[in-house]
Amino acid sequence: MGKNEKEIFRDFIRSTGFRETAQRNMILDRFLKTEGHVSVADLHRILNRRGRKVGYATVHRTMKLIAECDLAREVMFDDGVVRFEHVYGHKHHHHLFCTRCKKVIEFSSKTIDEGEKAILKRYGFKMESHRYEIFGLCKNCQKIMER
Amino acid sequence: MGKNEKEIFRDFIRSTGFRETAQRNMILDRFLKTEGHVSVADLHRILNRRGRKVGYATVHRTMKLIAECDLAREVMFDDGVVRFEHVYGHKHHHHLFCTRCKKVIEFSSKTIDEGEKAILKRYGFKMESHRYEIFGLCKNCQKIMER
DNA sequence: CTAGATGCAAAGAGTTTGCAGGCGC
DNA sequence: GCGCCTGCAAACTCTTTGCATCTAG
Repeated sequence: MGKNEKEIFRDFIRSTGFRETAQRNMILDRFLKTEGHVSVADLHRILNRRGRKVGYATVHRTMKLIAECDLAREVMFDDGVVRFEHVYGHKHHHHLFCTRCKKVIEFSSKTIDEGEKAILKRYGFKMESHRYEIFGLCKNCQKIMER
Repeated sequence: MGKNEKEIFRDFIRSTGFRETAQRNMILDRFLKTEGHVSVADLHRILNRRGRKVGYATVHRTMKLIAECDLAREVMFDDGVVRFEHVYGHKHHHHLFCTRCKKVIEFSSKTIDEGEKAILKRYGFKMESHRYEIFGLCKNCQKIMER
């Protein structure tokens, strides 16, 4: 599984005349090992904490490449920070975002997809991408707040 | 209609011990006259173009106040710029965002609302707010791209 | 060898804040 | 007159770029 994603990246790199480097591999490796949504700063911190010396700019540029070959997607929540989420092997989904514990729950819904299709038709709109984010309290945090 | 919003703002200002000033009134006035989604920079530009000399910081701080008394809501699209949209007297809605001409179309859908309700129930999630944004090409821009 | 990659530092772009001088109340 | 408000400029935060140096191929 992890192997496939690395192959995709390697093929992408080669096909475009770019080069395979230790940094790029390290960054991809680490991204693949993360869960959820990471920012450039997150990844940069994680890598350097582990003794991998990689520049912030390199992480930034590499994540752009990883997004370009569809292994990651850029998402932006309300804080204005770009984060990357996994795409490969992940069904398309939307997000429930707990405002208290910051947990992100992914969801998808057939009903919503149908409603979306109807909207696109109504406005003659051609979708390129979309995002649906629900902010609020997760089950656990509701309990905590009730106390 | 416009009068009510001004009253709400005035009451809010007074109730908090803040002060009513020419700038604050000008900024609220202009915001109420705009359509769609405006950033602080937009409003600042519009006001100064009309000979109203208001500082950027004042626009910023006043819009925060206007949002605080629920006359506006902050929204952030993928470009990372905070924009304010009208809340008062507006039905809740979501957005179609044309990536070419930057037009924003508001929509709402009963089907989507139902799907959402089901999701909230499934995860036991208590919603505080939500946003649904679809990015792509509007009808008009599709035609232009086809040429 | 040589074009592309890296890492630093600096530039951008937007948002937010500190503070001296102004002004509601 | 007191204390909040304003406007400027500067500080911040995060993203993006220029460039000298390094390196994969």
